[in-house]
Amino acid sequence: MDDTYSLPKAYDFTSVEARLYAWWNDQGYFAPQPGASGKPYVISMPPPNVTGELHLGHAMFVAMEDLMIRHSRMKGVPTLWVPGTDHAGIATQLQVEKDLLRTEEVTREEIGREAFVERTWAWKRKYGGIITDQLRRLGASCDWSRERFTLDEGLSRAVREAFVRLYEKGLIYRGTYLINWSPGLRTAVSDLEVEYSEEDVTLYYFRYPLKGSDESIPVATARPETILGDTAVAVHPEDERYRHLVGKTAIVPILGREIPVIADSYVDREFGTGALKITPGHDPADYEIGQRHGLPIVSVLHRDATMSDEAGPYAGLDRLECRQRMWSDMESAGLTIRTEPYRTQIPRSQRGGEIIEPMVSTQWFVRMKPLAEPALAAVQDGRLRLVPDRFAKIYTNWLENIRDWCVSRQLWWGHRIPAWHCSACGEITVARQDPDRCAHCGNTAIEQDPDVLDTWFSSGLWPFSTLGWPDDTEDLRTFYPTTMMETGYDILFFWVARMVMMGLEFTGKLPFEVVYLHGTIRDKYGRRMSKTLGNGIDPLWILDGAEPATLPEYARAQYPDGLPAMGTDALRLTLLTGSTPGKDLNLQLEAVEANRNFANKLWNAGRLVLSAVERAPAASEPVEPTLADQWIQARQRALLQDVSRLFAAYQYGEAGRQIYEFFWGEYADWYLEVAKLQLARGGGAAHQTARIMVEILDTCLRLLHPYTPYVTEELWGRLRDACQAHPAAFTPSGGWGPALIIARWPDSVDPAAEDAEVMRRFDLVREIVRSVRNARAEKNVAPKQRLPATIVAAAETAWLAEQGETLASLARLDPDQLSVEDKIQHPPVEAMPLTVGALEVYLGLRESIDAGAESERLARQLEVVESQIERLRSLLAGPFADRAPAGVVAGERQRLAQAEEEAARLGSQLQSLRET
RNA sequence: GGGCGGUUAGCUCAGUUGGUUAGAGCGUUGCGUUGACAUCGCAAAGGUCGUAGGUUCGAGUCCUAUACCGCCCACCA
Repeated sequence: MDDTYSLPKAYDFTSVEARLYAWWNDQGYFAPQPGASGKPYVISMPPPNVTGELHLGHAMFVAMEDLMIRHSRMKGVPTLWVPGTDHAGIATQLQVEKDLLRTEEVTREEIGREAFVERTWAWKRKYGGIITDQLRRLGASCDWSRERFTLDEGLSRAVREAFVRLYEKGLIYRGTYLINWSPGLRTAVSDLEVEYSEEDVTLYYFRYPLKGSDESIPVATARPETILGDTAVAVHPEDERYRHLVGKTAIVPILGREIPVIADSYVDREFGTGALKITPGHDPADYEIGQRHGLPIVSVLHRDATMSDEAGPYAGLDRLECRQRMWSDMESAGLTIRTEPYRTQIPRSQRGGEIIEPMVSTQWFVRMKPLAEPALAAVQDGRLRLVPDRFAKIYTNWLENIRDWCVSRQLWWGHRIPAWHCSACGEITVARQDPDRCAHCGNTAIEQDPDVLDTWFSSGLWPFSTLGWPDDTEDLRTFYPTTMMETGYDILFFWVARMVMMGLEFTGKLPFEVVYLHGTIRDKYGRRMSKTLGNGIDPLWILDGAEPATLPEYARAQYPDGLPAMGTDALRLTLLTGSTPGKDLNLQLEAVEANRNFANKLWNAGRLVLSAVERAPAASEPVEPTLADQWIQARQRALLQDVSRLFAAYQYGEAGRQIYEFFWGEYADWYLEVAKLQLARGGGAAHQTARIMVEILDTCLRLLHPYTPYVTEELWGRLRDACQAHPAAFTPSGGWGPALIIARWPDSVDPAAEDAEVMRRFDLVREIVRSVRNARAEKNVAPKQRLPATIVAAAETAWLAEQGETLASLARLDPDQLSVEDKIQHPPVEAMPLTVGALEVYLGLRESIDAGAESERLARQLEVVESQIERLRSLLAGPFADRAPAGVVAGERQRLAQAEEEAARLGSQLQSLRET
């Protein structure tokens, strides 16, 4: 064996990834395969925003979905993954506005709507491709010929169709209500886009003066500026303190406006002063009370959150400044009581974090209850499955309490609402085609509503709009409904629930069968990755490496010389095997390194197998499979069963970990080591060994392909070529083909009858080897030194005698001084006795044994075994024996027998040691 | 206020239906460079599975309570 290996010693992913991706794509493997038949497997990719920043969340969904897609494709099922991008209204508009301000120092208002939208399209054309290129780098095997963008003509048509249908059904309405207003963005946002953060504020206590009375009502508020918009003071109807005041008139401080004192049982008598000021124009609870009592609404805020004319002397001030001024003016007027620190929930914008102001405004809404009901039923009766299923409860809870969805946004970037206002009759015309006159009065003085739709409105149509809906296209008929919706649990309400509702409404079908929710990727300390924290890890750093300066503090401490490039496979394997469904993942860069090492291990095992194939003799006389051969095949059968079961249960991470362990811990560490010996025998033995090496490696590559597509494809091609070049044309049971990406997925097979016995025997071999290695390490025996040994094997002698060469090689024993006996008269002098289950191994050490130390070691071992015996005896003496299943009891009996035998051997070894 | 998740080795985490001695990666310790791989090999140390009860022949796994951490939902000013 002195010829050289043609492959480099280390796997170099940089020379592989781009080439293979382009090749797969060019070969058309990403599109549904022409030969495939059966029910298609389809995933709609969650469209990333065109804002173009790749983050680990993208890497996560690509890894998960590509795994599912590649697995399905290998199963021979027609498989389609539809990619695309989202226009992401607010996010993109903000980016372009910022860019505009920076480069040309103009605002969007200054350049006007048309120019701004054009500018945003240009921006999208320029940057929209970046994100898809990065998805390609992650190995996403999606069908790019079907790529879509939410503002495409086709999808825009779908949006308009959906809007019109809902409007015609009365499920979309326009109205004036209290909504969440984002003053900085100058747009309404939905309830979901508001996040509440607990903050320290001040609670202000003051007196509400009453008209024609010296009495006043004490009231507490966190927002004194809203006093200006009060239209009532409310008390609890049964509150003795205030009951007599109900029906009286209160005077709004500073403004002197007269408002009623009302009774409403919403008021909590225990809280604050037990009296509540009512500002229907700026507080959701007050709004509802106002509705109940028919109170007028006073809006004291402008759209930019400065005070309106209703604020009288404070008009034009910012609300926070107004708060201060107002309070000090009230102090001067003697109306204040006191202030105290207070902790409460402040509504903030999900995007940007500014304070959201509840305001009354005219907006478009989707009536949700009728849409929610069928979506709710689908999960409750099990037609739609959520993984992990605990999310079903969260989903249900949300849908049961759903409120109408404010879908209009005062933005420019997005789907313009297809509604036209007539200036003649004031009516609204909603139409699929742009109308040229009012549908009600025929007047041509109509103008389109300036608002655009919430980005999530178009996202809700994604699974079918991307396939051609509302047209009855071939794709829609073939690939809809889709199969799997894989996404982060953080957008369960934003996206998943809305797709379910819209899908049922517009297509009458559930848009997918299963929702698989993955977790959030966090830093190694479990913190959310964020720009402000500066703890984010860019996936591209992991793929390509990164200079120390670009890394966050904690990563730089760990990698002072910078992060090494580790490749796509390493990142994907980390994300896939490091996570369980629905759970957040704290990303450790060391884990990525470990997985890069795994790819390298694969590569090198591949090199060994390749060389074995290259050198394998052409077929000769048939040879019996060895114990190791049988063992690795038995183990593989067990693995295939487990993997099959785990995939069926969506336990992709656990499946990956098991394949990893099998490949490294069993195939590479044990089988390949034995295989080297068998290869050295030459002839039929070498031939057969090479064949089995190929068979198992081939299976591993297939199983691993969805996890680490690049290294597996690269190796598999080389393996195939080498095997086909061999005179015997080694062929794995799955057969060869043009590419691993379309090779057959290994099916689960039943274990053979003798598998259990084979595994037991080889496990015993491994135990013997480990014991000897352990003893050698303990005694500091030079690695090269071959030791004599006698194995006393009783019942196991017959088959174990055949393992001499294997044992000798793995445990570095001297094959010429190795014997396997069924019993022994006198233990060899100067031999170290080892007990391996029911076996004894006498290991000949050149140096004489330190009897004292040996006795101690044996005594310690004996102690462990004896305590085990004691435990087992009492267990078997108790009710266990007749209550537990027979098989389990028998197992424990056998264990006890073994332990007793082992104790006996240890005892006699101790005895003889003391005698010498 | 309601709901959910977590608590397992120094760190980050697995552990599928209850059943031998609870696993992995990283880290730690010792040994090792001739043929797959130092991105490696061999060996070792390290765990009362948050706490308290309960069910069971048997509990990391099921039930109840509880502590701490995190998340989601919710109109107490």
